[in-house]
Amino acid sequence: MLLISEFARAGNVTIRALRFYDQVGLLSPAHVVPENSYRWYSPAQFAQLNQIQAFKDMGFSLREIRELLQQRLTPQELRAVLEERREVLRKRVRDDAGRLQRVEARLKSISAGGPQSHPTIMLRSTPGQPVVSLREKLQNYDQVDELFTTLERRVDPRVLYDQRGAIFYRCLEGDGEIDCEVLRFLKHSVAAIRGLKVYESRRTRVAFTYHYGSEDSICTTYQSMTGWIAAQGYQLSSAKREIYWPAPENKSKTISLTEIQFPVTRLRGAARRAHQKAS
Amino acid sequence: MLLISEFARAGNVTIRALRFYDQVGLLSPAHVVPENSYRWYSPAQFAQLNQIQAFKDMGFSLREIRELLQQRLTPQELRAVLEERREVLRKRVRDDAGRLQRVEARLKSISAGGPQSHPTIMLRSTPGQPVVSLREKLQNYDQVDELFTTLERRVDPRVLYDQRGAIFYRCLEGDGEIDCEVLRFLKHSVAAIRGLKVYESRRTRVAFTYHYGSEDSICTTYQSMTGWIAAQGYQLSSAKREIYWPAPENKSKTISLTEIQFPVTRLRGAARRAHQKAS
DNA sequence: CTTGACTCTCACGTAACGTCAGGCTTTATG
DNA sequence: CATAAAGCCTGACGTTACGTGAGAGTCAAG
Repeated sequence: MLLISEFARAGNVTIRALRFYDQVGLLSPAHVVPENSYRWYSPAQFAQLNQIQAFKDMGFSLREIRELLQQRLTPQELRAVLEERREVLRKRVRDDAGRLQRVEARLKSISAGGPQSHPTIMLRSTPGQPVVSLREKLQNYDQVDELFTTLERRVDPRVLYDQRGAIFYRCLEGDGEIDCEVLRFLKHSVAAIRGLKVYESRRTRVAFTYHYGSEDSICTTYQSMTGWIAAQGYQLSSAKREIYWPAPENKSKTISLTEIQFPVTRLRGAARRAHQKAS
Repeated sequence: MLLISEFARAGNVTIRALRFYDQVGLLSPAHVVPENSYRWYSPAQFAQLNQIQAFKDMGFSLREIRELLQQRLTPQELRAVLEERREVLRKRVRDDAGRLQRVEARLKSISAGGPQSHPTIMLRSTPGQPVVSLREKLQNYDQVDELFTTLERRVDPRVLYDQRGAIFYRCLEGDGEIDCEVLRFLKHSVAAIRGLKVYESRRTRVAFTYHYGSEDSICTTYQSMTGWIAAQGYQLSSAKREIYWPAPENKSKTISLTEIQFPVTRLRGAARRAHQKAS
């Protein structure tokens, strides 16, 4: 029989860990002296400890290990458990690879970007939510404001959230017209309104960033977004959107915040491989 | 200005997370109503939240993020931080890949092994520790016991741990003799003893397993070990060892526990690549 | 005035131990 | 023989990033 310190040293664990395993019922000493409460371990318990370590090395939690060891499962059951664990680990590796990729992207943008700071671009899913909207073809961007006014005149302002949204199905590129849907987000569903479209917007994966200040420099932000989604292996999947946040009342009205959203999907197949080779 | 629920929904975080960020001083609301303690956020704070999420997506802890944001660091400093983070992530990926490999190895051994259970084989580092030893050439394995007796007659038993160790520089393989060093582990360093070697054993990476019961079936355990280290991409780096644990006194003397250790190193270079291709 | 939706502040739970603090027993030494 | 050192024990708190109530106050609508 071995004292806890001897068992710990020979078993390559700390004394504290052994006490903890005892406490959670994972590995109790072969004998405990009643008066002392000294723990005495038998050499045969190295085998149990070994099992525990093996499962720990495969990333199981102590709770899982305890159940695995208690249940005396058949090779088939064990295989099922291990296959599940394999999937968990593969997912973890994928997730960390993603993080790594984001870090590398940031590093690259520091090296390339020079002095001026690039916007922080990220991915997220927009929630689905009720909206009310109005879509029209416009000749210039000043008309967007008028469109909002038209929309807002027909809706009870109490059911509206503060921010405005716009979807640009077609943007002004020197030549033609703008195809723009302006919308407001609703606190809850409302009945149809004549002349307007009331519907539930869909969950969408978007690359997004914030643009703070005037509209002048928004063009470079658009370019950054376009570059980022290409570099990360995504592609634009539908119309670009903007969310306008009202300026705080105590500040000048010219300083406002715009969130720019580019709906994206992952590049697939051949295009994906070509991209990975390039980067 | 936005209520916490609005800010949370639009920012894609939970209310609880925002309260927590406030609590740890990571992101405090632009305004707090004194009587209410209601938190009000300004749209401009989306940019801060965005930064936080971006760093979180790169695997930084909140504490690190707080310091990163407070310190307003230069691009060079930021790059250093990101490069460090990259190393951390790479290590995590390597560790998880190792776990994955162990799971796969176990799965393979279930598929191949058939009904009888294989021993659990693992890696560890043996600690360096003082030992006293005696090395001789023997004709058969029964003489190992005599060698232990000779050794133990010359040492004060109070400084000895219970388990015995043996290093087999050469094993009996039909033909020749056995080259065997028997040793006992010391509770602390002692002065030299005539006829014996007293030294500090070195830390060594070993593959190890436990063999419980008689010595008869130990041969198959050896074969399992040899197969395992080859399959995992290791190679034997020095003499095999065994550790003998004394049987508990209340049980029959024939049931004892043997730990079998094979010192190993990783295969490198061409051999490594060949192995990876094979598996 | 009630109701429902919203907010607030505690406070506990999570995983796997590390790290004291305080107290008991045994062994070694002056 | 007294004491110091070494081991052992049992709490109890700290760690991360919130989730999940409990209990209480607040706000707008009917």
